[in-house]
Amino acid sequence: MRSNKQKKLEAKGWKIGSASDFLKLSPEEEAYIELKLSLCKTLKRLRTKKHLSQNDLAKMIKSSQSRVAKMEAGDSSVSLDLVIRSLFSVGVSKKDLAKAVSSAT
Amino acid sequence: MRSNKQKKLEAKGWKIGSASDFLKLSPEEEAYIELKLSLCKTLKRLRTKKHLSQNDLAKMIKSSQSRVAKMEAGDSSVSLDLVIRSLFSVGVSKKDLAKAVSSAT
DNA sequence: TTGCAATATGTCATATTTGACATATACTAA
DNA sequence: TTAGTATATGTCAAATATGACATATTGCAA
Repeated sequence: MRSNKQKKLEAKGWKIGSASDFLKLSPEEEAYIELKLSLCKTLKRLRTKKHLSQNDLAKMIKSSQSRVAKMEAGDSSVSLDLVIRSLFSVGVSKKDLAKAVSSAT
Repeated sequence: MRSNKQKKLEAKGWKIGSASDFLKLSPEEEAYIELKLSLCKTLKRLRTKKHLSQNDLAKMIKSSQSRVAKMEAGDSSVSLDLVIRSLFSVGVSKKDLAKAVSSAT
């Protein structure tokens, strides 16, 4: 079972290459990353639930498939803004949003 | 009493200068702006509650007073990323966050 | 297998967001 | 009034996020 810390490491591009595996995140950074990953997961869940391909979603938000893939992977190059805009585009409910926020570990 | 539409207009820099006062926002854009404004309001509320000046908060997040002011004003030049990072820095609770999300009109 | 659609990954020029700064305005207290 | 502190607003070069693209990989049906 992967630890939460490793999960955060896997947010591609974050602190990778730092000398230590025990990357020190401030509580704020940690909360931010957890929230982001939670929302990315929600996005993927809602997209597949709606039977949309990454390409479909990309067109809806006037972006590209590769960016959608990066979003869903929690890539550090993607902003929360884009993730949240995308969530609204797939019709996320306030309830689902709030749940994703609350459940961010 | 200001209308919701006006409130959104006041999100400085958004669509101002367009020919019409009746700016057409897609439901997604609308939801995004409402969420942002809701979080900006929450930030200001929590900051003042903690008796922090904008300068204090700016130092905490390694930014500047002017950017904090813009954040709290809901300026369109400020990203949700920064607002949310700031919220975490002032110690927002998951509950407060979820509430701000849910209550976004 | 082969073929095709979906997804992942890397790069890059352009667009947006950034902190910093100057300066204006608002609000108290002396 | 004056002085001091807080907040607002405008600008800009530097930093970061962006869509687009090429290409790799996966998964699944024929």
